[in-house]
Amino acid sequence: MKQTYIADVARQAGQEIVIKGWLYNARSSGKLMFLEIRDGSGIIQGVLSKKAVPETVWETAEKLTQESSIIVTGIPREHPKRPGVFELDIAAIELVAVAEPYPITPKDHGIEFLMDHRHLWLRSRRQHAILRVRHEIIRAVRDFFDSNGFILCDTPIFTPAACEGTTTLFEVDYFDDEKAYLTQSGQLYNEATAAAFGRTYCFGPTFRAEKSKTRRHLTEFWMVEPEVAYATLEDTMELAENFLSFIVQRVLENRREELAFLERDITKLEAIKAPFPRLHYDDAVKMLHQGFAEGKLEHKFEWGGDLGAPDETYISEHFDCPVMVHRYPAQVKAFYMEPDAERPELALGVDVLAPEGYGEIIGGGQRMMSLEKLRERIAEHNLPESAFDWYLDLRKYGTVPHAGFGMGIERCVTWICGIEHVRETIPFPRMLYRIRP
RNA sequence: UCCUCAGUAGCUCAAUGGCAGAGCAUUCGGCUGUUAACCGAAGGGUUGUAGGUUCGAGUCCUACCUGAGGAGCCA
Repeated sequence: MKQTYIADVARQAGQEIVIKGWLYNARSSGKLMFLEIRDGSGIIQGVLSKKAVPETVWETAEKLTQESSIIVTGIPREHPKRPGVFELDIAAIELVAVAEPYPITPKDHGIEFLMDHRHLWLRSRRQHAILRVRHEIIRAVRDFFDSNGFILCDTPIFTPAACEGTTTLFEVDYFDDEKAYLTQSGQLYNEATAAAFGRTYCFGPTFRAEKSKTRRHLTEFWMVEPEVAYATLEDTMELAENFLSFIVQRVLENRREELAFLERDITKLEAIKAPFPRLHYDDAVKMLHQGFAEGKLEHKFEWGGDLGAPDETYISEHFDCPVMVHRYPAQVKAFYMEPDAERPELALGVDVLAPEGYGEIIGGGQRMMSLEKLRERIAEHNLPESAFDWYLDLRKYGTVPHAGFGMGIERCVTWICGIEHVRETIPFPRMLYRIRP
Protein backbone atom coordinates (compact mmCIF):
# COMPACT_ATOMS: atom_id res chain seq x y z
CA MET A 1 0.00 0.00 0.00
CA LYS A 2 1.10 3.54 -0.71
CA GLN A 3 2.66 5.55 2.12
CA THR A 4 0.52 8.24 3.75
CA TYR A 5 2.26 11.18 5.42
CA ILE A 6 1.06 12.06 8.91
CA ALA A 7 0.36 15.63 7.83
CA ASP A 8 -2.29 14.25 5.41
CA VAL A 9 -3.89 11.72 7.75
CA ALA A 10 -7.10 13.72 8.35
CA ARG A 11 -8.06 13.28 4.70
CA GLN A 12 -8.06 9.49 5.05
CA ALA A 13 -9.98 9.03 8.29
CA GLY A 14 -11.70 5.66 8.43
CA GLN A 15 -9.58 4.10 5.66
CA GLU A 16 -6.65 1.77 6.23
CA ILE A 17 -3.32 3.57 5.65
CA VAL A 18 0.41 2.90 5.90
CA ILE A 19 2.73 5.20 7.80
CA LYS A 20 6.51 4.92 7.45
CA GLY A 21 8.42 6.51 10.27
CA TRP A 22 10.11 6.21 13.63
CA LEU A 23 8.92 5.62 17.17
CA TYR A 24 9.02 9.02 18.91
CA ASN A 25 7.86 7.90 22.35
CA ALA A 26 5.87 5.04 23.87
CA ARG A 27 3.51 4.67 26.84
CA SER A 28 1.94 1.47 27.98
CA SER A 29 -0.92 0.48 30.26
CA GLY A 30 -0.53 -3.26 30.39
CA LYS A 31 -2.84 -4.50 27.66
CA LEU A 32 -2.98 -1.13 25.94
CA MET A 33 -0.08 0.62 24.27
CA PHE A 34 0.31 4.16 22.96
CA LEU A 35 3.01 4.63 20.33
CA GLU A 36 3.88 8.13 19.18
CA ILE A 37 5.05 7.83 15.59
CA ARG A 38 6.83 10.55 13.63
CA ASP A 39 7.56 10.60 9.92
CA GLY A 40 9.03 14.06 9.42
CA SER A 41 5.71 15.58 8.37
CA GLY A 42 4.21 15.28 11.83
CA ILE A 43 3.57 13.10 14.85
CA ILE A 44 0.58 10.81 15.38
CA GLN A 45 -0.34 8.70 18.37
CA GLY A 46 -0.85 5.04 17.51
CA VAL A 47 -3.11 2.97 19.77
CA LEU A 48 -2.59 -0.75 20.17
CA SER A 49 -4.92 -3.04 22.08
CA LYS A 50 -3.62 -6.47 23.03
CA LYS A 51 -7.06 -8.02 22.52
CA ALA A 52 -7.60 -6.53 19.08
CA VAL A 53 -4.35 -7.55 17.35
CA PRO A 54 -2.56 -10.86 16.66
CA GLU A 55 -0.04 -11.85 19.32
CA THR A 56 2.89 -11.30 16.92
CA VAL A 57 1.92 -7.64 16.45
CA TRP A 58 1.83 -7.12 20.22
CA GLU A 59 5.20 -8.85 20.63
CA THR A 60 6.75 -6.66 17.93
CA ALA A 61 5.43 -3.54 19.66
CA GLU A 62 6.97 -4.63 22.94
CA LYS A 63 10.42 -4.78 21.31
CA LEU A 64 10.32 -1.20 20.04
CA THR A 65 12.76 1.33 21.46
CA GLN A 66 12.76 5.10 21.01
CA GLU A 67 13.59 5.97 17.36
CA SER A 68 13.21 2.41 16.07
CA SER A 69 12.15 2.61 12.43
CA ILE A 70 8.73 1.11 11.74
CA ILE A 71 6.10 0.77 9.03
CA VAL A 72 2.68 0.86 10.62
CA THR A 73 -0.65 -0.12 9.11
CA GLY A 74 -3.85 1.12 10.71
CA ILE A 75 -6.99 3.19 10.53
CA PRO A 76 -6.96 6.89 11.53
CA ARG A 77 -9.77 8.04 13.81
CA GLU A 78 -10.49 11.15 15.85
CA HIS A 79 -9.11 11.23 19.39
CA PRO A 80 -11.94 10.43 21.86
CA LYS A 81 -11.02 13.41 24.08
CA ARG A 82 -9.48 15.84 21.58
CA PRO A 83 -11.67 16.79 18.64
CA GLY A 84 -9.74 17.54 15.46
CA VAL A 85 -6.78 15.47 16.61
CA PHE A 86 -6.30 12.12 14.86
CA GLU A 87 -4.81 8.93 16.21
CA LEU A 88 -4.15 5.63 14.53
CA ASP A 89 -5.71 2.29 15.46
CA ILE A 90 -2.79 0.02 14.73
CA ALA A 91 -3.45 -3.25 12.91
CA ALA A 92 0.10 -4.24 11.99
CA ILE A 93 3.69 -3.17 12.62
CA GLU A 94 6.66 -3.97 10.42
CA LEU A 95 9.88 -3.48 12.34
CA VAL A 96 12.48 -2.05 9.97
CA ALA A 97 15.27 -1.66 12.56
CA VAL A 98 15.45 -1.65 16.34
CA ALA A 99 17.23 1.49 17.54
CA GLU A 100 20.01 1.31 20.11
CA PRO A 101 19.32 3.21 23.37
CA TYR A 102 18.63 6.73 22.10
CA PRO A 103 20.74 9.46 23.70
CA ILE A 104 18.13 12.23 23.55
CA THR A 105 15.62 11.02 26.12
CA PRO A 106 12.29 12.77 26.82
CA LYS A 107 13.84 14.67 29.75
CA ASP A 108 16.01 17.80 29.89
CA HIS A 109 19.40 18.04 28.24
CA GLY A 110 22.17 20.61 28.37
CA ILE A 111 23.19 22.64 25.35
CA GLU A 112 26.63 21.05 24.99
CA PHE A 113 25.12 17.58 24.82
CA LEU A 114 22.44 18.66 22.38
CA MET A 115 24.98 20.41 20.14
CA ASP A 116 27.16 17.28 20.12
CA HIS A 117 24.07 15.35 19.02
CA ARG A 118 22.77 17.94 16.58
CA HIS A 119 22.31 15.25 13.91
CA LEU A 120 19.75 13.57 16.21
CA TRP A 121 18.44 16.73 17.89
CA LEU A 122 17.00 17.72 14.49
CA ARG A 123 14.33 15.04 15.04
CA SER A 124 12.72 16.91 17.93
CA ARG A 125 9.52 18.97 17.79
CA ARG A 126 11.18 22.27 18.65
CA GLN A 127 13.81 21.92 15.94
CA HIS A 128 11.12 21.01 13.43
CA ALA A 129 9.19 24.18 14.31
CA ILE A 130 12.25 26.42 13.98
CA LEU A 131 13.54 24.89 10.75
CA ARG A 132 10.08 25.00 9.17
CA VAL A 133 9.94 28.73 9.94
CA ARG A 134 13.42 29.05 8.40
CA HIS A 135 12.18 27.30 5.28
CA GLU A 136 9.15 29.61 5.10
CA ILE A 137 11.37 32.68 5.46
CA ILE A 138 13.70 31.52 2.69
CA ARG A 139 10.73 30.81 0.43
CA ALA A 140 9.35 34.28 1.18
CA VAL A 141 12.72 35.87 0.44
CA ARG A 142 12.87 34.24 -2.98
CA ASP A 143 9.21 34.95 -3.76
CA PHE A 144 9.60 38.60 -2.81
CA PHE A 145 12.54 39.24 -5.10
CA ASP A 146 11.39 36.95 -7.89
CA SER A 147 8.02 38.68 -8.10
CA ASN A 148 9.51 42.18 -7.95
CA GLY A 149 11.68 41.99 -11.06
CA PHE A 150 14.91 40.80 -9.43
CA ILE A 151 17.21 38.26 -11.08
CA LEU A 152 19.05 35.75 -8.91
CA CYS A 153 22.74 36.16 -9.74
CA ASP A 154 24.82 34.24 -7.23
CA THR A 155 28.28 35.48 -6.41
CA PRO A 156 31.48 33.45 -5.90
CA ILE A 157 32.49 31.83 -2.63
CA PHE A 158 36.24 31.94 -3.40
CA THR A 159 37.35 35.52 -3.62
CA PRO A 160 40.77 37.09 -4.10
CA ALA A 161 40.31 40.03 -1.76
CA ALA A 162 38.46 41.30 1.22
CA CYS A 163 35.53 43.63 1.24
CA GLU A 164 36.61 45.44 4.36
CA GLY A 165 40.09 44.30 5.29
CA THR A 166 41.47 40.81 5.73
CA THR A 167 41.30 40.22 9.47
CA THR A 168 38.07 38.24 9.50
CA LEU A 169 38.56 36.12 6.38
CA PHE A 170 39.19 32.40 6.02
CA GLU A 171 42.27 31.82 3.92
CA VAL A 172 42.26 29.06 1.32
CA ASP A 173 45.59 27.76 0.09
CA TYR A 174 44.87 26.39 -3.36
CA PHE A 175 45.21 28.96 -6.11
CA ASP A 176 48.85 29.07 -7.23
CA ASP A 177 49.76 32.72 -7.54
CA GLU A 178 47.69 34.37 -4.89
CA LYS A 179 45.82 33.75 -1.71
CA ALA A 180 42.11 33.10 -1.87
CA TYR A 181 39.50 33.68 0.80
CA LEU A 182 36.00 32.46 1.54
CA THR A 183 33.49 35.19 0.81
CA GLN A 184 32.22 37.43 3.57
CA SER A 185 29.79 39.26 1.28
CA GLY A 186 28.69 39.06 -2.33
CA GLN A 187 28.21 42.77 -2.47
CA LEU A 188 31.02 43.89 -4.75
CA TYR A 189 29.97 41.27 -7.31
CA ASN A 190 26.33 42.28 -6.84
CA GLU A 191 27.28 45.75 -8.02
CA ALA A 192 28.51 44.21 -11.27
CA THR A 193 25.37 42.10 -11.75
CA ALA A 194 23.11 45.05 -10.89
CA ALA A 195 24.86 47.11 -13.56
CA ALA A 196 24.10 44.25 -15.96
CA PHE A 197 20.54 43.33 -14.95
CA GLY A 198 19.27 46.36 -13.03
CA ARG A 199 17.85 44.49 -10.05
CA THR A 200 19.65 41.42 -8.74
CA TYR A 201 20.13 39.41 -5.60
CA CYS A 202 22.47 36.74 -4.38
CA PHE A 203 21.73 34.22 -1.70
CA GLY A 204 24.33 31.92 -0.30
CA PRO A 205 26.65 31.01 2.53
CA THR A 206 28.94 33.62 4.03
CA PHE A 207 32.03 33.09 6.16
CA ARG A 208 33.39 35.27 8.94
CA ALA A 209 36.48 34.28 10.90
CA GLU A 210 35.64 36.64 13.75
CA LYS A 211 36.63 35.32 17.15
CA SER A 212 33.14 36.03 18.24
CA LYS A 213 31.22 34.07 20.80
CA THR A 214 27.75 35.39 21.40
CA ARG A 215 24.19 34.22 20.77
CA ARG A 216 24.06 36.35 17.61
CA HIS A 217 27.06 34.83 15.82
CA LEU A 218 27.73 32.03 13.40
CA THR A 219 31.02 31.41 11.63
CA GLU A 220 29.13 30.22 8.56
CA PHE A 221 25.75 31.76 7.85
CA TRP A 222 23.38 32.45 4.96
CA MET A 223 22.95 35.92 3.64
CA VAL A 224 20.62 37.35 1.01
CA GLU A 225 21.81 40.52 -0.70
CA PRO A 226 19.75 42.56 -3.17
CA GLU A 227 21.36 45.30 -5.25
CA VAL A 228 19.54 47.88 -7.38
CA ALA A 229 20.92 50.17 -10.09
CA TYR A 230 19.65 53.76 -10.13
CA ALA A 231 18.70 53.48 -6.45
CA THR A 232 19.43 55.73 -3.49
CA LEU A 233 19.68 55.17 0.24
CA GLU A 234 16.01 56.12 0.56
CA ASP A 235 15.07 53.56 -2.12
CA THR A 236 16.96 50.81 -0.36
CA MET A 237 15.34 51.63 3.00
CA GLU A 238 11.95 51.37 1.32
CA LEU A 239 12.93 48.05 -0.22
CA ALA A 240 14.13 46.75 3.15
CA GLU A 241 10.93 47.63 5.01
CA ASN A 242 8.68 46.15 2.33
CA PHE A 243 10.86 43.05 2.23
CA LEU A 244 10.75 42.47 6.00
CA SER A 245 7.00 43.17 6.19
CA PHE A 246 6.39 40.63 3.43
CA ILE A 247 8.46 37.96 5.17
CA VAL A 248 6.75 38.43 8.53
CA GLN A 249 3.27 38.34 6.95
CA ARG A 250 4.09 35.14 5.10
CA VAL A 251 5.29 33.41 8.26
CA LEU A 252 2.15 34.56 10.07
CA GLU A 253 0.02 33.16 7.25
CA ASN A 254 1.69 29.78 6.90
CA ARG A 255 3.51 28.93 10.14
CA ARG A 256 1.10 29.83 12.96
CA GLU A 257 1.29 26.35 14.41
CA GLU A 258 5.08 26.42 14.61
CA LEU A 259 5.10 29.91 16.17
CA ALA A 260 2.54 28.73 18.73
CA PHE A 261 4.69 25.72 19.60
CA LEU A 262 7.64 28.08 20.14
CA GLU A 263 5.37 30.23 22.33
CA ARG A 264 6.07 33.25 20.15
CA ASP A 265 4.09 36.37 21.06
CA ILE A 266 2.22 36.74 17.75
CA THR A 267 1.00 40.26 18.51
CA LYS A 268 4.62 41.48 18.33
CA LEU A 269 4.87 40.11 14.78
CA GLU A 270 1.44 41.37 13.73
CA ALA A 271 2.72 44.90 14.43
CA ILE A 272 5.44 44.56 11.79
CA LYS A 273 4.13 46.61 8.87
CA ALA A 274 5.89 49.06 6.57
CA PRO A 275 6.76 51.89 6.81
CA PHE A 276 9.34 51.44 9.56
CA PRO A 277 10.71 54.29 11.68
CA ARG A 278 13.87 55.95 10.37
CA LEU A 279 16.39 57.28 12.84
CA HIS A 280 19.24 59.60 11.81
CA TYR A 281 22.54 58.67 13.45
CA ASP A 282 22.63 62.07 15.17
CA ASP A 283 19.23 61.34 16.74
CA ALA A 284 20.34 57.84 17.70
CA VAL A 285 23.27 59.44 19.55
CA LYS A 286 20.89 61.82 21.35
CA MET A 287 18.74 58.85 22.35
CA LEU A 288 21.81 57.03 23.70
CA HIS A 289 22.92 60.10 25.67
CA GLN A 290 19.50 60.24 27.27
CA GLY A 291 19.70 56.53 28.07
CA PHE A 292 23.04 57.10 29.77
CA ALA A 293 21.68 60.09 31.71
CA GLU A 294 18.81 57.91 32.94
CA GLY A 295 21.23 55.19 34.00
CA LYS A 296 19.95 52.69 31.46
CA LEU A 297 23.27 52.42 29.65
CA GLU A 298 26.62 51.68 31.23
CA HIS A 299 28.86 53.67 28.89
CA LYS A 300 28.44 57.16 27.52
CA PHE A 301 28.25 56.96 23.74
CA GLU A 302 30.61 59.23 21.81
CA TRP A 303 29.55 60.69 18.46
CA GLY A 304 31.59 59.09 15.71
CA GLY A 305 31.58 55.52 16.96
CA ASP A 306 29.65 52.47 15.84
CA LEU A 307 26.72 51.21 17.87
CA GLY A 308 27.52 48.43 20.35
CA ALA A 309 25.18 45.57 21.14
CA PRO A 310 23.74 47.20 24.30
CA ASP A 311 23.22 50.45 22.32
CA GLU A 312 21.29 48.63 19.60
CA THR A 313 19.10 46.91 22.19
CA TYR A 314 18.36 50.20 23.93
CA ILE A 315 17.37 51.91 20.67
CA SER A 316 15.21 49.03 19.42
CA GLU A 317 13.26 48.98 22.69
CA HIS A 318 11.75 52.34 21.73
CA PHE A 319 9.98 50.92 18.66
CA ASP A 320 7.49 48.16 17.84
CA CYS A 321 8.83 47.81 14.29
CA PRO A 322 12.39 47.31 13.11
CA VAL A 323 14.14 50.70 13.22
CA MET A 324 16.35 51.94 10.38
CA VAL A 325 19.36 53.84 11.66
CA HIS A 326 20.90 55.77 8.77
CA ARG A 327 23.79 58.09 7.92
CA TYR A 328 26.56 56.76 10.14
CA PRO A 329 29.92 58.51 10.30
CA ALA A 330 31.89 57.45 7.23
CA GLN A 331 34.88 56.47 9.37
CA VAL A 332 33.07 53.47 10.90
CA LYS A 333 31.66 52.22 7.62
CA ALA A 334 33.06 50.39 4.60
CA PHE A 335 35.17 52.17 1.98
CA TYR A 336 32.57 51.85 -0.79
CA MET A 337 29.80 53.84 0.95
CA GLU A 338 28.60 56.99 -0.80
CA PRO A 339 29.07 60.09 1.37
CA ASP A 340 26.09 62.29 2.17
CA ALA A 341 26.26 65.25 -0.27
CA GLU A 342 25.26 67.74 2.46
CA ARG A 343 27.48 66.32 5.18
CA PRO A 344 30.41 64.42 3.65
CA GLU A 345 31.51 63.12 7.06
CA LEU A 346 28.41 60.89 7.00
CA ALA A 347 27.96 57.79 4.88
CA LEU A 348 24.69 56.92 3.15
CA GLY A 349 24.43 53.64 5.02
CA VAL A 350 21.63 52.04 6.98
CA ASP A 351 21.42 49.34 9.65
CA VAL A 352 18.06 47.78 10.39
CA LEU A 353 17.70 46.84 14.04
CA ALA A 354 15.12 44.17 14.84
CA PRO A 355 12.72 44.81 17.74
CA GLU A 356 12.91 43.15 21.16
CA GLY A 357 16.68 43.49 21.36
CA TYR A 358 17.47 41.12 18.49
CA GLY A 359 19.99 43.58 17.07
CA GLU A 360 21.15 44.24 13.53
CA ILE A 361 19.56 41.99 10.91
CA ILE A 362 20.19 44.15 7.84
CA GLY A 363 23.11 46.36 6.83
CA GLY A 364 23.31 48.27 3.59
CA GLY A 365 23.31 51.60 1.82
CA GLN A 366 24.15 53.57 -1.27
CA ARG A 367 27.44 52.72 -3.00
CA MET A 368 30.09 55.18 -4.07
CA MET A 369 29.54 56.30 -7.64
CA SER A 370 32.64 58.38 -8.46
CA LEU A 371 35.78 56.65 -9.77
CA GLU A 372 38.07 59.28 -8.30
CA LYS A 373 36.56 59.24 -4.80
CA LEU A 374 36.54 55.45 -4.77
CA ARG A 375 40.25 55.40 -5.64
CA GLU A 376 40.92 57.79 -2.77
CA ARG A 377 38.99 55.63 -0.34
CA ILE A 378 40.80 52.46 -1.39
CA ALA A 379 44.10 54.24 -0.77
CA GLU A 380 42.93 55.64 2.59
CA HIS A 381 41.98 52.13 3.70
CA ASN A 382 45.39 50.79 2.60
CA LEU A 383 43.78 48.33 0.22
CA PRO A 384 45.66 47.21 -2.91
CA GLU A 385 44.03 48.96 -5.87
CA SER A 386 45.05 46.14 -8.22
CA ALA A 387 42.62 43.82 -6.44
CA PHE A 388 39.78 46.17 -7.31
CA ASP A 389 40.49 46.69 -11.03
CA TRP A 390 37.26 45.09 -12.16
CA TYR A 391 35.30 46.86 -9.42
CA LEU A 392 36.62 50.22 -10.55
CA ASP A 393 35.60 49.35 -14.12
CA LEU A 394 31.98 49.58 -12.97
CA ARG A 395 32.62 53.30 -12.38
CA LYS A 396 34.32 53.76 -15.74
CA TYR A 397 31.65 52.21 -17.91
CA GLY A 398 28.36 53.93 -17.18
CA THR A 399 28.42 54.49 -13.45
CA VAL A 400 25.06 55.16 -11.78
CA PRO A 401 23.84 55.70 -8.23
CA HIS A 402 23.07 52.25 -6.81
CA ALA A 403 22.23 50.75 -3.48
CA GLY A 404 21.49 47.49 -1.74
CA PHE A 405 21.64 45.61 1.51
CA GLY A 406 22.40 42.25 3.10
CA MET A 407 20.26 40.29 5.51
CA GLY A 408 21.48 37.46 7.69
CA ILE A 409 18.89 34.69 7.39
CA GLU A 410 19.63 33.11 10.77
CA ARG A 411 19.30 36.39 12.65
CA CYS A 412 15.99 36.97 10.94
CA VAL A 413 14.80 33.47 11.87
CA THR A 414 15.95 33.97 15.47
CA TRP A 415 13.95 37.18 15.72
CA ILE A 416 10.79 35.87 14.05
CA CYS A 417 10.85 32.67 16.14
CA GLY A 418 11.56 34.73 19.26
CA ILE A 419 14.28 32.35 20.41
CA GLU A 420 17.44 32.93 22.41
CA HIS A 421 20.22 31.83 20.09
CA VAL A 422 21.04 31.69 16.35
CA ARG A 423 22.55 28.21 16.68
CA GLU A 424 19.13 26.55 16.49
CA THR A 425 18.14 28.32 13.25
CA ILE A 426 20.52 26.45 10.92
CA PRO A 427 20.61 22.65 10.63
CA PHE A 428 24.31 22.33 11.38
CA PRO A 429 25.69 25.47 13.03
CA ARG A 430 29.35 26.36 12.60
CA MET A 431 30.64 28.47 15.45
CA LEU A 432 33.84 29.44 17.17
CA TYR A 433 35.29 26.11 18.40
CA ARG A 434 32.51 24.01 16.90
CA ILE A 435 32.69 22.19 13.58
CA ARG A 436 30.99 18.90 14.58
CA PRO A 437 28.70 17.22 13.77
C1' U B 1 41.88 38.42 22.50
C1' C B 2 39.63 39.92 27.32
C1' C B 3 35.95 39.26 31.51
C1' U B 4 32.43 35.93 34.23
C1' C B 5 30.47 31.11 35.30
C1' A B 6 30.43 25.76 34.97
C1' G B 7 32.51 20.48 34.58
C1' U B 8 29.84 14.29 39.63
C1' A B 9 26.28 7.60 36.40
C1' G B 10 24.44 7.50 29.13
C1' C B 11 21.40 12.42 30.31
C1' U B 12 19.63 16.37 33.97
C1' C B 13 21.13 17.45 38.70
C1' A B 14 22.07 16.79 44.45
C1' A B 15 25.78 15.78 48.27
C1' U B 16 28.14 21.45 55.80
C1' G B 17 35.94 19.24 54.46
C1' G B 18 33.70 13.05 57.04
C1' C B 19 29.83 6.05 53.88
C1' A B 20 28.90 9.46 46.14
C1' G B 21 22.84 9.95 45.80
C1' A B 22 17.96 10.98 43.05
C1' G B 23 14.95 11.35 38.56
C1' C B 24 15.10 9.96 33.43
C1' A B 25 17.27 6.31 29.97
C1' U B 26 18.49 0.70 29.91
C1' U B 27 16.90 -4.54 31.74
C1' C B 28 12.97 -7.29 34.46
C1' G B 29 7.92 -7.28 36.69
C1' G B 30 2.78 -4.76 37.20
C1' C B 31 -1.20 -1.79 35.07
C1' U B 32 -7.14 -1.35 29.19
C1' G B 33 -7.11 5.91 27.56
C1' U B 34 -1.80 7.19 28.36
C1' U B 35 0.13 12.66 27.09
C1' A B 36 7.97 14.22 29.51
C1' A B 37 2.19 8.32 31.77
C1' C B 38 2.49 5.78 36.43
C1' C B 39 4.03 1.79 40.40
C1' G B 40 7.97 -1.94 42.06
C1' A B 41 13.01 -4.07 41.38
C1' A B 42 18.04 -4.46 39.21
C1' G B 43 22.57 -3.06 36.78
C1' G B 44 25.33 1.46 36.05
C1' G B 45 31.08 5.98 39.16
C1' U B 46 39.18 6.82 38.08
C1' U B 47 33.65 13.28 40.65
C1' G B 48 37.44 17.05 33.32
C1' U B 49 43.29 16.48 33.80
C1' A B 50 47.86 17.20 36.73
C1' G B 51 49.77 18.87 41.16
C1' G B 52 49.14 20.88 46.27
C1' U B 53 46.84 21.79 51.47
C1' U B 54 44.63 18.25 55.13
C1' C B 55 44.16 12.70 59.66
C1' G B 56 40.57 12.94 55.60
C1' A B 57 39.06 16.56 49.22
C1' G B 58 33.41 15.90 44.71
C1' U B 59 33.98 20.14 48.18
C1' C B 60 39.76 24.37 49.64
C1' C B 61 44.40 26.30 46.56
C1' U B 62 47.43 26.48 41.65
C1' A B 63 47.92 25.36 36.52
C1' C B 64 45.89 23.32 32.29
C1' C B 65 41.74 21.25 29.22
C1' U B 66 36.62 21.53 27.68
C1' G B 67 32.02 24.08 27.47
C1' A B 68 28.59 28.21 28.26
C1' G B 69 27.41 33.52 28.66
C1' G B 70 29.14 38.44 27.65
C1' A B 71 32.60 42.40 25.52
C1' G B 72 34.96 43.90 21.18
C1' C B 73 33.63 42.91 15.92
C1' C B 74 29.68 41.75 12.84
C1' A B 75 24.51 40.06 9.40
